[in-house]
Amino acid sequence: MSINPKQVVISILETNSKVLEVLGHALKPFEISLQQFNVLRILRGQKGVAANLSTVQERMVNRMSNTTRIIDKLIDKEYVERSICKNNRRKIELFITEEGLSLLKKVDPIVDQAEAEILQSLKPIEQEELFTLLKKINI
Amino acid sequence: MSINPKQVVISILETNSKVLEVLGHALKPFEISLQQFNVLRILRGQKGVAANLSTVQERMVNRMSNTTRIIDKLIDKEYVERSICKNNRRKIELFITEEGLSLLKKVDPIVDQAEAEILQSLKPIEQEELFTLLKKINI
DNA sequence: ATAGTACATTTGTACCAACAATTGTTGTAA
DNA sequence: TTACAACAATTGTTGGTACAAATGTACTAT
Repeated sequence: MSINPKQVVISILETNSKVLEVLGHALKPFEISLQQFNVLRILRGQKGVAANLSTVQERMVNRMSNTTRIIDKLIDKEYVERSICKNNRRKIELFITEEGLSLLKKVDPIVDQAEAEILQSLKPIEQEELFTLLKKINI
Repeated sequence: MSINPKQVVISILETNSKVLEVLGHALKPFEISLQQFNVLRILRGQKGVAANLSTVQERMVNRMSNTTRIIDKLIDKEYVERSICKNNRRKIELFITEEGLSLLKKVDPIVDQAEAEILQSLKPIEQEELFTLLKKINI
């Protein structure tokens, strides 16, 4: 019997649900959300170069309008520092702190393991196939 | 070059993002959220039989604790009716109204089209492959 | 220099998600 | 009968998502 688009779309939503659940569970002990974790990783990727809000937003999986508030949370926790750009006062400069880096060092292997766990039922070749198919959807 | 789990997981999140965007956009003109739409479809699936909260929750893609509040919204819009079960006063009985049914009749084809649009870059055989792979992840 | 426009971020509002605590109901056991 | 556990739904709280409006800054043309 053939598959209709509705079933495929629902299975995408279900898979996403599972991903969020497993990753959320992995991050829970560190009291950090997936979005906050992603922002931290983006800032680490800057390797010391300041990032501004737009840069961070562009690289986030989910574009959103309130990256400001996520970063507020990270600043509260002292994982991120924010200052105003000297050359262009409209921009802000974001840096990950030492605390932020050391948090990531602890979290990374746990997240890696969670990601592997999510895909455990797929052979490497199947993971590649899945990746290829999803890329086509995302253009 | 080989794919690592992280890339696959990110592509799942991206795909989900796209699905939510396209479906949300399709539902926008009807001023109804995807979750509200799903609850309506579940109630229609009951074919007149009363549903209680737990039944609805079980069938939702995302389990959650505030189905109550989503249903509140649907009741405000007069798409759903709620009453207390006579046999067991702890339970509530949920029904979709005529307005709810006629809304679904309008929305269904638009959502079908949106779902087809999401998968347009995949051939039918690829859609089946994707479905099979995702099912393995969801066990 | 000034007005107008575009840019970068922040804030306001409304809704959804997750978790815990609470309320009210039913059934059961002392 | 009363106390207690289990159940079903609701409410409170915190955090994330999406959209629109507002704020402050920089640039451009006149």
